[in-house]
Amino acid sequence: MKALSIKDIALKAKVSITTVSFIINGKAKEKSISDAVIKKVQKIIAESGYKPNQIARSLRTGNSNIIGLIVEDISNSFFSRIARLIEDKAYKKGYKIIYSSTENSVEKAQELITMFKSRKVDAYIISPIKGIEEDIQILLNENKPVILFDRNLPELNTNYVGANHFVASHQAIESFIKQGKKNIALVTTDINVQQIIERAEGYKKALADHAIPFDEELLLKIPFNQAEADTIKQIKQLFKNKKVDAVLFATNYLAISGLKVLKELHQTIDENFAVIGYDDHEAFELHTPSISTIQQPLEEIAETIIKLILNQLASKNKLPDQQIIIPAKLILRK
Amino acid sequence: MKALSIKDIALKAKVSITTVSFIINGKAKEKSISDAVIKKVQKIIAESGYKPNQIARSLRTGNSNIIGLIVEDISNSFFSRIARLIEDKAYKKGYKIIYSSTENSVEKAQELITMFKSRKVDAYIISPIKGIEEDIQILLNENKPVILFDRNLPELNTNYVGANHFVASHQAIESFIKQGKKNIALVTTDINVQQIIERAEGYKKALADHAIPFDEELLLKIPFNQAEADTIKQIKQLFKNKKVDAVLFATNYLAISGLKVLKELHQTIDENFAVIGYDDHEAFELHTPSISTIQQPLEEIAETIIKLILNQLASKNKLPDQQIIIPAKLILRK
DNA sequence: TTGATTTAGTAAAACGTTTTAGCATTTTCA
DNA sequence: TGAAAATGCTAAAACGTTTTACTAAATCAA
Repeated sequence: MKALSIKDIALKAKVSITTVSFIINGKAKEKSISDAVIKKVQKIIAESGYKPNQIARSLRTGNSNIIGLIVEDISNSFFSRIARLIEDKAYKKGYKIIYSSTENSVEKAQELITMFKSRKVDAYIISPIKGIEEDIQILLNENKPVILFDRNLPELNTNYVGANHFVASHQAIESFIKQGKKNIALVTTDINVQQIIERAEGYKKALADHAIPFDEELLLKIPFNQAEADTIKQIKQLFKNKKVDAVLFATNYLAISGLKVLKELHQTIDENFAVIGYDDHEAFELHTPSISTIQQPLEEIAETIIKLILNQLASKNKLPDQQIIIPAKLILRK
Repeated sequence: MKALSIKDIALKAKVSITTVSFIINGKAKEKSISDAVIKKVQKIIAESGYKPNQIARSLRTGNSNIIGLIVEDISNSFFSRIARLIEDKAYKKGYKIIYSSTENSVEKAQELITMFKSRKVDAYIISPIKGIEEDIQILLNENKPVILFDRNLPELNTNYVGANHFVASHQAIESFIKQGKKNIALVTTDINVQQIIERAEGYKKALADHAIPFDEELLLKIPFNQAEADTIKQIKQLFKNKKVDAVLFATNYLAISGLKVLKELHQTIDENFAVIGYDDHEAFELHTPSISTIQQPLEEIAETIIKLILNQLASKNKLPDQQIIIPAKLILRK
């Protein structure tokens, strides 16, 4: 039961392979194939259920109608939600998405790029990680469209779509200050990516703007790939050792861990203790009380990414790079 | 700057393409290529950074080292967590995963199967949906390994890995009954898949076992693809119209919506009102009070799926189908 | 009427691999 | 010693498409 090939169709229709190919690819008119032949071949294709072998097609044309999406971790709801939106939108334009997680390992990221390259994906959407600049540069040299998102690699000349993390974090801290908070902590991760750095910068700047001295010990950097139990231990230390009356968590999974700690310590979140999370999560709204959060406009980000990609793919020559910064929204809940 | 091909390597090494191919594929010894030549070619490959074109390879061999994973919705944490686990495990064995969401549309599911087929994926992992039995049967006829998970299609003779939903749901309801609950509701979805049906069966059986009459109105079926606002409205109706003292939610997203309703109604969850969710979610543990839940052993499910697939791929002849039912765990929290 | 153009289609090369069949040499061992 | 087996390697076909360059007939313009 081998799959049908274009040859079988040609044979059945008593025309050449070339003719069938032209018809399949909508070039029949242009190549002046008669209506009668077009009809006949189309009928045979429909009846037989023939589907072109995409592998052969890719080998010949060098492209695949597939867009590669590289994220940090598909099980993180921020990424899985964005992936879903991107998938939907790409799908409507006839593109498929392949995704994979880097787990913040340079090595895995490089392997993924290699794999995508050898699969001839047409374009790359990458939430990048420090250390793969060179690999991305190679893609750019080969004229493949590349869109970075969530995190930028400023030394690279390419497209970027992301939220304004500096402003968002600044705004969050200012809202704490307006509530009269003095001992404001930031719990963040130690990964060295722009988006995370910006969040810390926004924190520091807001403190400085309001003449609050920056206390090293209130900025907790959690190692990225460590077990949650250890993270919880570290956060617990922070809350026990220091007087804290407000805390901004720089990622949603850190906020989840942090909320578990607060629950364990019976530290209620009220006028005396404020919390803001980053990247919304179902748990935040549901929490008692609801947790305020910095929300990235996922829909808009996905939309923008796809638009950039499609523009690139449609145009023969390289379009100018774009750096699109979308404001994030502080959602205050109580 | 075209990519290197095996031809370039052969030229540089002054040997034939065949020889290079044998070396790349570890068949050098078997084909009695001398050590000197092997070394030389390997050196050139390493230095040049040559990577075989997977597309060409797939075209020739008919397989791809890619496993297709079809889920209902990658943004649902149950699926994204399982996808991540499967991806990890497959990756370690040299397989890549392509995933895509069906959104519970038969049409989209069929398209995905067609796409995967024309990409020559080596095996399929599918969380299926009623209406694609025929399409899957075709894959089986073509001797492609297929593992269904989460939901079974009993009319199909193939492998299945899933949790014991009937027992789990039965157990959950019994725990309500032991707490003295009498008015036990089930909030489920209207999709017609075995896993969901079993959850309802377990509910009914547990009631019957304890001589509690089944009240049609306490079983709420939410249309699958509807907006969350409507779901919330429906659940609110249930709680307002009927006296309810315990509720089992048949999926995690329904539980999330349900908890939002309870919060809105100021219905606290305490001795007088019990809740159990399905498929754990970060929000459940964090909720005040913590929400009990039926937990599927994700790690074990992923492990089992991959093991089945790899066994199939390793063996030349078709292995007997296996139906593996893994117990789900009721996690009682308070 | 004739040369140019258009119409309707096809043969064959190319994409980059894997694999079969085979060709010299050299080695083995009865 | 000589036939068989092993060693070391390669030419060419095949996978299923797309696309370039071509042919032959029909139509058109002058």
